[in-house]
Amino acid sequence: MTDESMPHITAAELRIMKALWKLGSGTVRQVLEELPAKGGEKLAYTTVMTMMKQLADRGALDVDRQRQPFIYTPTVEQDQVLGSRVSHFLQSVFDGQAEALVSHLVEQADLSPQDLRRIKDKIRKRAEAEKREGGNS
Amino acid sequence: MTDESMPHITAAELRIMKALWKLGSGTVRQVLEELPAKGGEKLAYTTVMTMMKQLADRGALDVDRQRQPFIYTPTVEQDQVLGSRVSHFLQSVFDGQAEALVSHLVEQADLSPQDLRRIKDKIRKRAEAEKREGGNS
DNA sequence: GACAGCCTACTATATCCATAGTAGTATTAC
DNA sequence: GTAATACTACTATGGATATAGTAGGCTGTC
Repeated sequence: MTDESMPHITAAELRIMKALWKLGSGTVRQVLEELPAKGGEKLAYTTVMTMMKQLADRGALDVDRQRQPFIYTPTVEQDQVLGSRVSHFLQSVFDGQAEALVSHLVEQADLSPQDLRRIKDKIRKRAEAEKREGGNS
Repeated sequence: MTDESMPHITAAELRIMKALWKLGSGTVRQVLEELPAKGGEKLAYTTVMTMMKQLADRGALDVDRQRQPFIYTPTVEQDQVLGSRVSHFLQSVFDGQAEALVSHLVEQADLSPQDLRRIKDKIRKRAEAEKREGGNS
């Protein structure tokens, strides 16, 4: 799925999607139970249902109506959706300058020494891959 | 300014702020000229004015009304605002897992070999600083 | 086969966001 | 000092977002 054809997913909807990615698939009630109680306040059953229906309408979820209650399954992968969010954020806040964002995170974010090591590792792997490929991105 | 007292700034408002950070300070017209013409469409003068007034009302801009036209100056620093946006994004999309976001960027984003080197440099500096401080974040 | 409880479809609302128009005031140019 | 221009204050609008209520249908149990 290209970034263009990716259905737009809002912040509240993303919480639903995360629950479903974790569950694999599930009913409205299962998602409701799975949702982290933001600030102690639970959403109403119908609120979750409305959002799941909207996600299904836009193609982000698949609905099995053979079973009652309906069973919803994500049609988009978590990595793709998160990646799309990152792209948009990067564009709107850092004008697409990924280096600026990474630098900020490396300097300011909460990263353990272990995290830092893992990141260095990935940088090394990427640098090597690029060398092999003659610098193509 | 703590993250709590930071006025909320929307996506459209951020474009205004960026123009003003670049200018140092300026009038509505100067900001309008400075704004990148998104998709070829320029905003109306009054649109920019409305947004700047809202930003001023919320304390993100300081207004000098002695001069006509008014002169607006940011009261918050770019780093702080961008940092606050990063925090919120990190929380809402990656559940606060900075390492996941950095890894994604290192693997997927458009980063030149030079960028990668600069990032490695910052990681090294941070690791050293933490060692000196006995691992406190 | 009737009732209770769960579920869905449809509708409602309030808020925020992005954008802009109108009317009236200040300023400038002559 | 009057006409033209620029600027501000106030108001408007349409769409998106987040949340939820109501009414009616399905299901399973006695």
